[in-house]
Amino acid sequence: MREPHHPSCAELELSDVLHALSDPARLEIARRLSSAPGEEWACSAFDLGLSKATLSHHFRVLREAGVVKTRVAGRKRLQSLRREDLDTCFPGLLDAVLNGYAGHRHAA
Amino acid sequence: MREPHHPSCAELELSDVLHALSDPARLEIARRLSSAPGEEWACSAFDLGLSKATLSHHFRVLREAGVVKTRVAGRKRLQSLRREDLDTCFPGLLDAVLNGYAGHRHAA
DNA sequence: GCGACCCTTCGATGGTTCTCAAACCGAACG
DNA sequence: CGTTCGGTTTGAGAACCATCGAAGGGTCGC
Repeated sequence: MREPHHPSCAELELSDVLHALSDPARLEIARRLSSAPGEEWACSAFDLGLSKATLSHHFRVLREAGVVKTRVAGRKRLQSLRREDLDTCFPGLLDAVLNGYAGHRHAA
Repeated sequence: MREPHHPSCAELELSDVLHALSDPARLEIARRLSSAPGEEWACSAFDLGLSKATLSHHFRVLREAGVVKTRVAGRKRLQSLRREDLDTCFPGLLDAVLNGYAGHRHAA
């Protein structure tokens, strides 16, 4: 299967990134991806209590916002954080978001 | 008129803050508020090409997310950024968002 | 009081989003 | 080949959101 489209650095929009991360499920995905830098995760590795269709939707939102890179490997899609690109375009944003979340997790 | 409700620091949710800032109009409001720290702006000072009903809606979203404080002064509502609270709860977030925006403004 | 002023709320509308089950599709495995 | 395995796409429903005009509600100036 063809690689899905990824926006270039210059195409990244702050609004899109913020919107992508404003959903709790997607925030959690980003948080997990960031916990193992450089590593790649299959979609099925995320057990968030959502159907695979919904999960696929969230990954698309993250990908189109430029938060996540999807690599096709056999019949799997391997996801990784686009940390360098994000740090370049929006310095400090990712750290602030991931820190804020970890240190500010409510019982919910 | 009664002061509107403002969430306490402990009640701030990262998702809500990100969602509030993910709308271009609200991002612009936050950007303008940050440009004059400590100052207070009347709602009517924001000419974004939106109706006052819409503007009022955006201010409510920002207020309920904890981004903005609304003070009633006579027949005006004076808005200010809750920078200290945000910096305490989500260190670096506001700076990253506002920097990212200023340094990443597309012709649009 | 009366109007002007500033903003909020209401009601409506059109668009977007989240969610799922079902169908689909390419890759791998037998 | 046929099947299974990972994900995507589609179709649909419910919920949410941005937006506006119109109506409402305090407050100030006269």
